[in-house]
Amino acid sequence: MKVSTQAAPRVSCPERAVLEHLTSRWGVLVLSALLEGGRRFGELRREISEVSEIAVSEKMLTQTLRTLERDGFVGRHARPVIPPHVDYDLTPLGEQAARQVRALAGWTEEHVPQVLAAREEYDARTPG
Amino acid sequence: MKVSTQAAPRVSCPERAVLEHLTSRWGVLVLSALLEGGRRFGELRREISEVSEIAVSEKMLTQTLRTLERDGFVGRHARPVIPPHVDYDLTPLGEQAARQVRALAGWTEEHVPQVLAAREEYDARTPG
DNA sequence: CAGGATCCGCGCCGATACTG
DNA sequence: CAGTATCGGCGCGGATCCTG
Repeated sequence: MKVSTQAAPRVSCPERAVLEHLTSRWGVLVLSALLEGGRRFGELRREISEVSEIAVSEKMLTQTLRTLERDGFVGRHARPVIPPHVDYDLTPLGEQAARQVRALAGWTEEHVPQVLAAREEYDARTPG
Repeated sequence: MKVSTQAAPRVSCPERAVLEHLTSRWGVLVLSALLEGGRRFGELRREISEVSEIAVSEKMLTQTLRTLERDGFVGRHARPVIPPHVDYDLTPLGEQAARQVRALAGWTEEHVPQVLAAREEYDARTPG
């Protein structure tokens, strides 16, 4: 049993930790998806796995959502029915954050070709 | 001996890899520093260690700079003198990237207090 | 001064099994 | 359906030593 669930690995300052949560592998995708509206756990999982071409494990999705919820970016709404329904959405703070993240992710996506070209040029020049 | 220097750990798609480079612990600080002008290796090291309150090892700074250089974000200019002088600066592409990263990092920094407050509220409500 | 090489511990994250 | 618990590999990154 661990004392702390998600304490401080190597990230000491809180700013770095928050940035890490926002730009984490699944964090980016979760925020992006939720920017288009609230989603249920399963929907989120399927949608993300579809976009990223790689399946997100339940564990990681849960962990990501918990972290973002704790930071105040994501709201969790469980409805006590059988079977369980849990909806997630962005808080006002989370929506601001998601837009920033989207801006960076969007820019990155657009410029991937340039980066790839730069790498080829670098690799062609460096070993020789 | 490793075959690949910095190949693909778990990041398959290139977009994720680039995002990882840009938002990596030291990547953010390097881009931020270089946004204010070119710097030498040692200056960069001292400046970053000062801002982050945690020293960056030579290894990690080198690795970060190499990765960003290969991606076409950072320019490296070595002058063949004794002792060696190496200047780093942002390429036009890197400057665009750095501004996106700064926007996100700046937003994060400003809202850290709100996040901390959200965490306290979460922690107070969750165990009970 | 700038960095290459190597060792190695710690924590991330995927896989698997189980529950309300 | 939406999680929780546990185990284990492996890669990130810090420490240290060495070089042009």
